[in-house]
Amino acid sequence: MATVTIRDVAKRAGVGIATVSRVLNESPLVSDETRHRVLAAIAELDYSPSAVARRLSRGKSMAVAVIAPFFTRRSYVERLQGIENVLSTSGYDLILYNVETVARRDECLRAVPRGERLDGLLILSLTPDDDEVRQFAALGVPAVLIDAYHPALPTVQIDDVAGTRTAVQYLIDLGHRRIAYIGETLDQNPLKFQPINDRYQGYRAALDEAGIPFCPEYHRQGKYGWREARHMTHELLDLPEPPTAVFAYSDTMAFGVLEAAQQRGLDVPGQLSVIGFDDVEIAQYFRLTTVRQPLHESGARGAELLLECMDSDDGVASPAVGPRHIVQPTELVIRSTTANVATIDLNAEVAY
Amino acid sequence: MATVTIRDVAKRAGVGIATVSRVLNESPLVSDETRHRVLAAIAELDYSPSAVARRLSRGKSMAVAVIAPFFTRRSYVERLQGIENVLSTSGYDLILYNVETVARRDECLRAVPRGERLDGLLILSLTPDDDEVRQFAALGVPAVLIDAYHPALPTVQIDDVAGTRTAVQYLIDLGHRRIAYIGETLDQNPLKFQPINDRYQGYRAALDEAGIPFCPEYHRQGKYGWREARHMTHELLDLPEPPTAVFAYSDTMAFGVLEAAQQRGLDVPGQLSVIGFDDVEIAQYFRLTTVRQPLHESGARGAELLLECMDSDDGVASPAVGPRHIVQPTELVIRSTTANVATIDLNAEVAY
DNA sequence: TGCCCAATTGGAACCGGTTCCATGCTGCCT
DNA sequence: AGGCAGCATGGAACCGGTTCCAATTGGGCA
Repeated sequence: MATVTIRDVAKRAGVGIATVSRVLNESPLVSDETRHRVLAAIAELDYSPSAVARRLSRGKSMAVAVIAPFFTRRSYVERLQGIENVLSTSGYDLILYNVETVARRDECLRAVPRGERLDGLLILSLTPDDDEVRQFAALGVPAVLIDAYHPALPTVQIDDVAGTRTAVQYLIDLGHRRIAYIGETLDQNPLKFQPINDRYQGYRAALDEAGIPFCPEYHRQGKYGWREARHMTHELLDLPEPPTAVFAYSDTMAFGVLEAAQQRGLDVPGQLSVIGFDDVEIAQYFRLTTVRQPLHESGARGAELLLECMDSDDGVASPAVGPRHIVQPTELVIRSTTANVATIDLNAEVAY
Repeated sequence: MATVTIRDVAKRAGVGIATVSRVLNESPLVSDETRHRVLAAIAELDYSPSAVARRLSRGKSMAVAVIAPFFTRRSYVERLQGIENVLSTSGYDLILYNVETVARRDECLRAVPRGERLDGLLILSLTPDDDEVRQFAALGVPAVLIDAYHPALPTVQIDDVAGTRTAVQYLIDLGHRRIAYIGETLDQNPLKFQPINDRYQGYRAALDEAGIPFCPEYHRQGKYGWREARHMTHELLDLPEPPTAVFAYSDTMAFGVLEAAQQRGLDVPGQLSVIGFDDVEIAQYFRLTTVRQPLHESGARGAELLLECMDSDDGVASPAVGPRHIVQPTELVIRSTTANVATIDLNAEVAY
């Protein structure tokens, strides 16, 4: 119970505290004989050094904070896994901060890096403003952004515009002209997720390039979640001229689209094509055509980048080259929820 | 950049460091006038106290470690969310340790509580042995178990045996006699998850009670995951006398059962009844009949219990009453994957 | 044999807070 | 007017490590 300290060990081994410290830190400046005596004393006393004290005197805390919005969403869980995998082999602890509101976002971005309790910051999908970035620098805390961008910070991203454009382009190539977009609310995007804008832009761009006029009715936005997506899909299908294809902002929302189609006895992909985004693990189950982004790897790369920054003590990786901006590739994974537009799609026989 | 310390603030405000500390800790022993001067100095210098130093001198680290196996599985994510919700309002940091191997399990359970970097331990699904529990006590680190049991520690659990028995009982009541069990491997259960044994026992118990002989062929075990479950289901359906109902160890595995059925054009629940376990969020999507356990709440309750333990400085909640063992209720949620056993089930027409 | 250098080692300062204890001061009571 | 209580405050020790620096010792070389 009474905590045994380095001084107890020193006394027991009949050496000075500095020597014990050397043994603990595997300094070569200790004779074998002394080392063994110290190790014996450590074993006998069942001593383990206080990480806190070590942190204070070393000025390093051996911990990394991960700030993630809605970490329960599948895409974040997979990224988190990538981060954890890298961190767990590096000796750094992973401190998790979940963000679901703007207030909490501000609190995390401002308060968390203070107090020198962490050596690095990994931020998912949230974009710090210039003030906050300045503060990171002032505090000497290296930060890496995943799925977000800031010119002064290393980032790991994908090209959401291009990924979406490719997907919608594919639908167009299949002959679709009435293509809907179901996404998270664009207008009120309190946490300012960049993909919300970018994917919508990619959709518009693909339409433009093909000379297909944008139809506001086909653009639906609502809360994240399959239930909401299902609801929006029903609205879409109630239109006098319903779409023949739907691009969904995320796989999760695509599942809602699939369910709505099923509820109406619409054949997918015969009567409705559906594309998602992310390629989360269960997308394969649904045979969902989707835009794959390397979720797990984005987390891993981000964590690696951060480790680099923390090693180079200037706090910025790749000296004098400025922060690295990594753009990972996306890939259209074609499964079974997309097909050529039906030539005759009016005699939709209701199965149930 | 140069870190500003409490001494800088003291100098700036023209007071002693003790006074600054008092202001920081909202001690009433400071005059209003002095307090304001100090606060002004803090603001001017943009000072923020070092959490590490505070931890060292106070002996509290304001952090809780959460040790979770396979934290990416949906059931753990939901529990984690419950934990996070409670912890984030309490001022404690959440340090996440993911466990996927026995080696890592041992490392986490032994090394993590050392080093006084945390005030409490929340362990999911892993059962520490007596030595480890003794060490927690010796180190003065309160620990709470979620989805696991140890007599000396507070625990939050469900009754897996009863939950499963109720589910299988329900299948029996529907007239099923050929009831299969698809689960995680019983024999090699390296992390010793208790539900793996308990749910199987519940299955056997329900069979016994109804006087239905256990058929080893109907008991399939394999790795966790819907792909593996799908495979096992196909084996089951290839039997000369295939089961008419399947109890799956988890919802995720139940999804694999559903897929196998779909691949064969078997109508669920017309020709095959399926029950899962957990009631993860997406189970509703599949209209899966399942045994609901309060995942989110189990995390929240566990975290609350831990906070109680940490407050009462003897490290054990509810003084002199011994550790609390909370058993949360399970509930059979009947949706659309279960039905009366088909009276004629041989002319299964293959749809595709 | 004497000297210098390298290898070991111990002491003490330091990291940045908290807190015990002593001190100065004011004000009230007798 | 003297004394004491009590508030407000500053100094210094302390938490448990790391690390600089000085000291001791032994061996090699001139």
